[in-house]
Amino acid sequence: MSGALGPWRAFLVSHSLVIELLDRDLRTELGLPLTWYEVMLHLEIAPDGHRRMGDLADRLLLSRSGATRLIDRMVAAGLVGRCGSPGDKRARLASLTPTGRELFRRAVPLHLAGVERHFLAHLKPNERAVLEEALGRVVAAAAPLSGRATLLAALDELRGTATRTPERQRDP
Amino acid sequence: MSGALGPWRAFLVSHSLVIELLDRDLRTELGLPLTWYEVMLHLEIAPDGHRRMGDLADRLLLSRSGATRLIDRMVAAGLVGRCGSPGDKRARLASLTPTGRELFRRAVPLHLAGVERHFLAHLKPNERAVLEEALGRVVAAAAPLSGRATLLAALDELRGTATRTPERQRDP
DNA sequence: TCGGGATGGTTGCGTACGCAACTACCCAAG
DNA sequence: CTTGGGTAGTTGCGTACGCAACCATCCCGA
Repeated sequence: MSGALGPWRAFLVSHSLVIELLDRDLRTELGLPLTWYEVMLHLEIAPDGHRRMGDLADRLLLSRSGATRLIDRMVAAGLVGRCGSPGDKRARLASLTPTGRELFRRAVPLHLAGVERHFLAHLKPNERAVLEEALGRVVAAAAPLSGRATLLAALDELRGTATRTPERQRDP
Repeated sequence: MSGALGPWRAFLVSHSLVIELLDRDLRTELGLPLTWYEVMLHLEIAPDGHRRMGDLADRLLLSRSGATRLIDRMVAAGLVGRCGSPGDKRARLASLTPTGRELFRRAVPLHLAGVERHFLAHLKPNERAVLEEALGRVVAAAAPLSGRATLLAALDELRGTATRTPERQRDP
């Protein structure tokens, strides 16, 4: 029972504050909730531009019902389309509409600037490395307990991606 | 536009996972949501055992209305009492009931063990220091933009506290 | 002492999420 | 086949939160 909760409290509070700021920025500039940005990111970096609902839920750290209704809203807003999967008739594939892709294209630089300004700018290079590695271990330990199958693989896919809008699309 | 989002993604995912685990532990053991634990913590470490609603909202990183209704639920559960402030008739003071204090006393070791197991255990000593300092800078930069007056002071109060249940109460 | 702006808190309303139950579908064993 | 257990997704229901409007109180300046 070591008593040094300092790192933990800093972790808690910084997360809450930064998320709040990023969401506010994206909303006021583009009317876009941070959650929606995350969805678009995971759809955009998908090899074929679409993902199954459960896959999305895992990557977004959401329940399946949560993912369903989140996508519902984005479909209603015209940003996402949803169609059945050819192979598995149970699965449904979500993908960005042209409108959604265009909005995402505009959102990326804004969001990256926000992450830079509100988070990364305050970390020295070696601190960034420490955070990535140490928190990576935390994730590796927690992920199995969380029953999310594809989570660790999903993180790897995000390693170098999302730093610029990928124009290239794997030939479909 | 530096492109290294690795630390940021690790930060996001680790937070979500660890919070989920801590909440699950506390719920299954004591039927206690993590949010309620946070409330009790901030009430317990208050100099006179009570806090004004707005003060609580700032410390919990909640909106005023959110704090009001959170306390509503805890009052209904018999864990918190709420009474008017002698000095300022607008203010209301929330404080733990004996039941609440007893439940908190049982929750503390559980929660601390959880933080240790799911978070701190994966950080080397020097990494803990880096996290606390670097994320502390993030908080210091974000707090003013967030319109929460007493936040930074509140964090300082938590620096060494909460490592054990404080039996001692400042003479009231 | 008497406005009038600021502050503290609660309430109406809308949004967002999780759990459990349900339907539809897949697949393997017999 | 066909039958049964497992999987993918959605829906009903309850919970939790933020914003804006609101009332009560405080406090400062004329």
